[in-house]
Amino acid sequence: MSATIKDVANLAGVSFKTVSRVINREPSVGEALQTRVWEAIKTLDYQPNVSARQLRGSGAFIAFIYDNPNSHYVIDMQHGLLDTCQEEGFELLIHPLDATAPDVMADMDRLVRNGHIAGLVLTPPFSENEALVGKLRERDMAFVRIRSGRDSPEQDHTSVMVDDFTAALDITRYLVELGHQRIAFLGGELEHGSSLERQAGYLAALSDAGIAEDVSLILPGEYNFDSGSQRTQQLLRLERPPTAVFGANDEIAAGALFAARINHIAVPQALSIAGFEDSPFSRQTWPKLTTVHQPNTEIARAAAANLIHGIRMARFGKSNLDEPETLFRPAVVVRDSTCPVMS
Amino acid sequence: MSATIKDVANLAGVSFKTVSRVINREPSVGEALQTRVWEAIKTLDYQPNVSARQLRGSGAFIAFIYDNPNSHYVIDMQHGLLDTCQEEGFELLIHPLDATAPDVMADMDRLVRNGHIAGLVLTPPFSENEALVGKLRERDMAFVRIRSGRDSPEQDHTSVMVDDFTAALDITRYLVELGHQRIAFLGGELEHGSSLERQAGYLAALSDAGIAEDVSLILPGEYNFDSGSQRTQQLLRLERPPTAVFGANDEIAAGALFAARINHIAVPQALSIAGFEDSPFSRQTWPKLTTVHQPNTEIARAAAANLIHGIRMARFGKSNLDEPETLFRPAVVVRDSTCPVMS
DNA sequence: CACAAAAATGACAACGTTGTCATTCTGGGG
DNA sequence: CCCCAGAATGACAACGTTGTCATTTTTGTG
Repeated sequence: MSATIKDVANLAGVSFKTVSRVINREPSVGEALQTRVWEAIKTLDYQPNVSARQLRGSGAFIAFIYDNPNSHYVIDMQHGLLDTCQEEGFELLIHPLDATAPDVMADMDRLVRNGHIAGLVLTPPFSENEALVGKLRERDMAFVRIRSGRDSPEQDHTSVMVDDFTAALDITRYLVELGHQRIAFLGGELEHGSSLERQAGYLAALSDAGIAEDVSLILPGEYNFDSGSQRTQQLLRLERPPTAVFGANDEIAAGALFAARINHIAVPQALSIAGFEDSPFSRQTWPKLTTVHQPNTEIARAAAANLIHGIRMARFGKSNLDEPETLFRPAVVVRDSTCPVMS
Repeated sequence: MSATIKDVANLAGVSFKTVSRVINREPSVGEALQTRVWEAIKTLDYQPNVSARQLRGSGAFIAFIYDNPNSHYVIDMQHGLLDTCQEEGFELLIHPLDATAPDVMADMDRLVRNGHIAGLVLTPPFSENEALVGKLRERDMAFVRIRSGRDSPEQDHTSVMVDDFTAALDITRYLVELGHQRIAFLGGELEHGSSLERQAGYLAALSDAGIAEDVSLILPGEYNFDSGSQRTQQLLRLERPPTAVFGANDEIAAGALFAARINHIAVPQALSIAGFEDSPFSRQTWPKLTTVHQPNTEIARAAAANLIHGIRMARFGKSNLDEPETLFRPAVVVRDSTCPVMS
């Protein structure tokens, strides 16, 4: 069996409470003792029992809350969170939740009350639900939100922002530089901040280039393959169809690719298609998708670091973590689904 | 603060130990009491404290061990496990591990010794690592293996089998029925039992149909897109190329599709392509992939049920779970990437 | 109907840690 | 040299649950 705090205490010749103090870096332990205790800890390869600390103490679990059908997104996030949690001595609990269920709040409440959970990692749409965030604040629950935004409020570690606006601007600008004037935008669900930001970036790039906005080319919809495919078919029936399509995520873009294919439209020669996110499958389509790389694993790592930082600040007034990153800007990745306009 | 087991006991008018028994589905509680207790639990919205259970008990955590780059597979498994764990009152811990690391065993050891873990869910390649399984048996660690196999040893709840052999046989037979005689097989890693089984099924179907095995059409490789693509290019350079390709998973098949495309080979007219697994992206290729549907979420649910069944049998000598399913046979899903041979 | 065996229920300790408070040291001022 | 304040250390309860074993109730048998 694994060594306990008492084994360490015996070996160091002190009371187990003193060991507890050393582990928790409480200020009132003499230096000589500290050294003895750390040595004993090392000798026995002692690791504090998470559950026991949890029980009496204030929590060592972090819950990952999501409602997202995109496996790649979830897995990448999860792996990033797992990385940081493991380094910092927290355990990760996975909590997929139905964002549309009437009792989301109750569900969340139960989570918070129940398990001595130290903090929550919220992804969209939860991270954009202000009512929910308000409730969490009221309950003094630590959390971090991963969401869309252009900059991060100073000293606020409760949000990790992804600059969808600038990324969308960048990729749209890239299409403009290829000579495209009629560029369609296929958005995601309107409730998603990310879709709004991406659309805003798209519009900003057009406006920068002096291209007038054409409402027939801006179609709202859903973040999935079928929605992308249907809307692209609709675009292709237009009197003056677009020469480029920017899908607000890779699935939409893959749908666009599919629609072009069944309509015998050559991609990219007759229609350039760009995506957003750089999912693995953007490299497995034909042609391979030009897209914007969103570093989900790193974003998640940073989110966990921010959360843990916040938890430590609240508990001890200080944190041993460096100020973690809070703003990410996805970068354009050019592949084969885009080319200069031919006309 | 959240209700505790004692609050529930008071409300139901029983000892708190009885409530504990009810929560843990121990077999020896009278029906009347069970009902009373469940009602009280519901009334108070009681949630057991995970840490406390963990501390004293023999573990309420189940660890999901995997090393698999396929997000869809992992997520589907995870959701299935989560379902059953939640129903049965266990928490799921996610443990991606590097199967090729030299210290896998040590890693596993730490998990088992340290964390009061009740059981392990092993997916390939861990589930096929007999040395590891032996070690776990030695340590009396409960586990369930999800793996490839044609039937399940009777009364053994430590394996959930997926009948890759018969599924591969079915889909190969389907290709044969379409008139294909030259059918290539693109396998996965040789260490994976699933690849061997799928190849065996493929060979059995050929043999049933009286088609001679052609070694130039059977190419070992990896379970990924690039490997599928490269091998297909190789096949297309053959003097007598195949009229159909069976990829041992959907990624390989997607790679085959890609290779056909860049070589201007029409799919399915000039080349039929079949996959295996029915990942979401098999519906997002063009043409959509004919494949074999592997019900990963259900398999995972069954695996968790079997594991928990085993844990309860070991703890209490019986289990309230019905004998869970232990054998799954994936079924052919015909889509657009296959058609009768034209020649 | 008596009695044993089995099933159901309960009382209480124990898990490994942190919080609280008590006790023991140390050093400086009188 | 004594006393006291403050720092360092320790003893012990408490957290919410499950394991163990004792006790009560039910069931089955002759």
